[in-house]
Amino acid sequence: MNQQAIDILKNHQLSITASRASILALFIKSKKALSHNTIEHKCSPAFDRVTIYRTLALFIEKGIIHNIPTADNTTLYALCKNECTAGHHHDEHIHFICDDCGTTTCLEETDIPKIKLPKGYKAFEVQMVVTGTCGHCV
Amino acid sequence: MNQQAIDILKNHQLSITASRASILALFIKSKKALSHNTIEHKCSPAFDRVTIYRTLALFIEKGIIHNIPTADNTTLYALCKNECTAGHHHDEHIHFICDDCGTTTCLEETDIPKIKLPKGYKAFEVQMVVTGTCGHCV
DNA sequence: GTAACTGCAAAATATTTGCATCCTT
DNA sequence: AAGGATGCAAATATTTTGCAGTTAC
Repeated sequence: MNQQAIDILKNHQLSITASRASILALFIKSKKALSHNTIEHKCSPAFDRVTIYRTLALFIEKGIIHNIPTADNTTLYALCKNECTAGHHHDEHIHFICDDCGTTTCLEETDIPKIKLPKGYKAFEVQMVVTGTCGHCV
Repeated sequence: MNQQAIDILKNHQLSITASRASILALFIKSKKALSHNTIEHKCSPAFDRVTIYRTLALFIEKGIIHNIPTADNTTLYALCKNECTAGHHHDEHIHFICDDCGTTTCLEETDIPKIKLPKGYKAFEVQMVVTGTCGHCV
């Protein structure tokens, strides 16, 4: 079992099970956003679809992963940075979707610029999704 | 039938049918983003679910509406501004989701600030979704 | 040992496809 | 009249729920 995955589970007071460690290890290893389907196919041994749904929901609740709003409304999940805590996400970074390789990554280093909203509006969370070509596909 | 809706259909060389005009009129009247479900319930007389799916797909293809990536991955649609043409969307504006009233609106006036991406990355389209409270819910 | 986790079955929901009929032009 | 649009039925895909057996601590 991936030690890093186990540590993350421990840090969030979650019991360590094969499915959780395995799914988490997949996120750590792939370094990009994954869909439910991808997870289902890349985990070996495979886990029940329902287990994956429940595991992902748990991880989101605990602030371990977050989901990414994509232009075509498929559901993607990616690891959160450390600042995320249960119930409150701080994913103020840019999500980049590459048209060529289809990969969705979180650009942690790139900050989202401040925006000025119309009078009376108050921002709580800001999501930014950029489509284009990534550094590897030029 | 809503004349504005008819004009939009004509401008895109689409035949004018009850469902198309009615769905389009709903967007014009409500001035906010709508889900498939909302459209299904607010149209009277009601249209078949399948017709709504096909109409929305057609409108997106023709650049009449665009879909909005939401944090909870529900599918929302909103009217495009005039610059959109078939096959190529220019929705470089901010989508605002109000936590209080649940309304999603397009802030057409508010420009998305320029961002600087990592070396090698090229942006083609930029989406921005802001969550918070809107002017009406203060 | 006990509470929590998993897998299976099945329900509920969402989306797509095929086809016959109807409507727009 | 002809081609496209609609509605219905049904296939497919996605997500949720209930429950009994299994596992982590």
